[in-house]
Amino acid sequence: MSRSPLVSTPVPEVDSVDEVLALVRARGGRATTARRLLVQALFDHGGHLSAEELAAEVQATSPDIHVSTVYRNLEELERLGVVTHAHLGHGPATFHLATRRHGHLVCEECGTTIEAPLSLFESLSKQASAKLGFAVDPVHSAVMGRCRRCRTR
Amino acid sequence: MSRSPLVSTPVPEVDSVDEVLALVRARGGRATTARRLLVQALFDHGGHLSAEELAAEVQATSPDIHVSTVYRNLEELERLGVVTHAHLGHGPATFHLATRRHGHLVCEECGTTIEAPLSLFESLSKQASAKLGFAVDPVHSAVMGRCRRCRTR
DNA sequence: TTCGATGCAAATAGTTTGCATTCTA
DNA sequence: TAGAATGCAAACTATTTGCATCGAA
Repeated sequence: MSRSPLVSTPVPEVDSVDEVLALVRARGGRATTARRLLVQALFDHGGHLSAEELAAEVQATSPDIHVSTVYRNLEELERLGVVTHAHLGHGPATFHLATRRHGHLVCEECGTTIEAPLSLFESLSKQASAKLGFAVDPVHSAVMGRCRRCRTR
Repeated sequence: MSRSPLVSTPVPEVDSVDEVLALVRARGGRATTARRLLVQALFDHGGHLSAEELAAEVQATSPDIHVSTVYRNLEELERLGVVTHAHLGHGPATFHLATRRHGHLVCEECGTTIEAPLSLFESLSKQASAKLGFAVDPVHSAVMGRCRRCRTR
């Protein structure tokens, strides 16, 4: 039995801000205010926050933390495997904790993002792997379409 | 039997540059040099060309056709249903003729785009529709992952 | 000869980078 | 106090828009 592409990326077990910061320190990094607030924001809001929105969140407490700092920290947290981003069609990338693994369905009409359980991607993953040798990563993906409300409207 | 979301968008039957331009004229539009060259480029290269690349293509013949003109024309052709675009992760959007309907698999590592037959998306479409009321549009979607070469490398 | 289309420049959104300064460990 | 991280400004990429001019019908 081969390893499923659905579980190909091992995600560190982190359930709290402090655990993430411990991970950061273990790598030689430092626990700064910006870092702590960013991680807190990621824990507070489940997902689908853009860098800009996360910056706003963080700035509510610490007004002069810059967006570029948020970007740099998100990059770092992604390297640590704590954070994941997804590109959702037109708009900016969105970020969430890597533990909250799900796919993304994005409505072309109203822009709403729906979290999709990974099970929806199973058949696609199997076929893509078998026929094309391609290992699907549903977490980074955005599947466009039309949401229920916009369909019936 | 309900209408499948996979065939929800009717695509005009256009097999040549002139047919597209006729469509444009029928709508009160004009057959300009820029338009003709752009449509030609779309017919020549199957797909996955960004606006920038299409501009370069067109500029090989007519050097001072501007990118903004290409964007405006792509928008217009999309309104006519002749052209489709897809967002492929990080990079720019890519455009192709709407008759060439396919999904997109994008390698996160090397950036290669693979055309995927719509059949791969059938199970995902059915489940998304049944469970979430969401009509998947595989043509506009990019599914991220890892291609065969990068996996085995 | 009209009005749709173009060229150009400038605006915009999202993201990245260089550099001097600050602050954690 | 060394070096990691930050703030700020500026660069960069992809795309859109305003406006005067041009050209297809």
